[in-house]
Amino acid sequence: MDSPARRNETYFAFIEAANLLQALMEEQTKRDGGISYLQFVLLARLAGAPDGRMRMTDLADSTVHSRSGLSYQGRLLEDAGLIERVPSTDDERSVTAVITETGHATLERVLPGHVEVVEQGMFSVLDDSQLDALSDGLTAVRDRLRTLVPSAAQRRKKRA
Amino acid sequence: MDSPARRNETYFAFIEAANLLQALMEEQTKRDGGISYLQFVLLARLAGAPDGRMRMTDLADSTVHSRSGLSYQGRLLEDAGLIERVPSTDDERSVTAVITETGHATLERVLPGHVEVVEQGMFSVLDDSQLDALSDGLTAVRDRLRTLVPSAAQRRKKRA
DNA sequence: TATTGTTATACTCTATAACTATA
DNA sequence: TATAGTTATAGAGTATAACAATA
Repeated sequence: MDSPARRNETYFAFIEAANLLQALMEEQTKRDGGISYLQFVLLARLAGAPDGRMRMTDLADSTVHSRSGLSYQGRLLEDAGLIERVPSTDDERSVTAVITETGHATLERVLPGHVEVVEQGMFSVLDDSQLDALSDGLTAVRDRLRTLVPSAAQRRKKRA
Repeated sequence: MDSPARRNETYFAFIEAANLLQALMEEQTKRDGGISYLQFVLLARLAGAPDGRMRMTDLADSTVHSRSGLSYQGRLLEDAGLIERVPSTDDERSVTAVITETGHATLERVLPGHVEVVEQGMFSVLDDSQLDALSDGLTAVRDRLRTLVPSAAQRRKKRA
C-alpha cells in the first residue's frame, strides 16, 4: 500500500479505536463504580499521588480541563464522598483534593474490571513485538502532540 | 521493561494521544469551517458516499450515535445549509441526507488544514517502518474493539 | 408487529466571565 | 498585580421514552 493511503487508514483506525475504547471505559466505570471515566481517572491520579492528595490546579493541568470544569467535577466527587477538598497549608489560596476511604474503595471496585477491559480490548490481540511497536509509535505521537496542544496552565497564561 | 508496565504505558500513551488529537481537530474544524469535528466527520462520510447521500440510520451506525443524537446533528447541519434531508424514494419511512454545494464547499475549506494537522501531529514523527507497525497494531485493536462494542443498530435491537 | 425518524425532556459536561481571597 | 478557586450562566451534546408514519 502506498504511504498516503496507509496514513489515511492508520488515522481512521486510531480515531475509531479511541472512540470504541472510550465507550467501553465509560460503560465499565459506570457499571462497576457508578462513576464516569473522567472521575475514575481523577480518582486514580489522586490515589497515585503522595498521601493521596493534589492541588486542584495540578489535577486540572494533568487532564485537559479548565478550572471551572474541575470545580464541577470536584463538587460531584465530594458530594459522592469520594474526595474531600481542604485548604492547602502552604498556600491559603489553594485547595487540596484528598481521596477518601470511600474513594479508595470505589477505585478498588473499578480497577480490576478496568484492567480487564484494557487487556481484552487492546492487548489480547497483540504479540510482544507488536506491543513494542505500538508502544513506540504511540509514545512518539503523544510526545509530538503535547508540543502542539497547550496545557490548561498555558491556555490560562495566554489569555491573560 | 517488563510487559505489564509496558502495557500500562502504552495504554496511557494511547488515551492521551487520542485526547490531544481530538482537541487539535476540534480547534481546526471550528477555525476553518465553523463546524465541530463530529460535523466534519458526518460531512466527510456523506461526501464519500455515492451521490453524496446516505440514510440517517446508516450515518448513525457509522458513528457511535443514537438516532436522536443524529437527528439533532442533522438539524444543525440542515439549518447551516450543509446538508438537506429528503424522503427516501425506496422506503418512505427513511430520510436520506444529502450534502449540499455549501456542504461541499465547507468540507473543502476544512480538509486541507485537517490533513495538515494529521500529518504534523501524527505522521511527521514516524518513519516508514514505524508507520507500518502502528497501522498494524491499531487496526488489530480496532477490529478487536469492534467485536466488543455493539453498534448503534445492535443496541437498538437489544433493547427491543 | 417491526422499523425509521423526530421531538420533548432531562441530564451531563464544558467554557467564559465575574467574583473573592490570598501571594 | 498575579494566582487559586468557585459560581452563575449559557451552550453543546447525549440518551430515553413517547410518538407518528410506513413496511
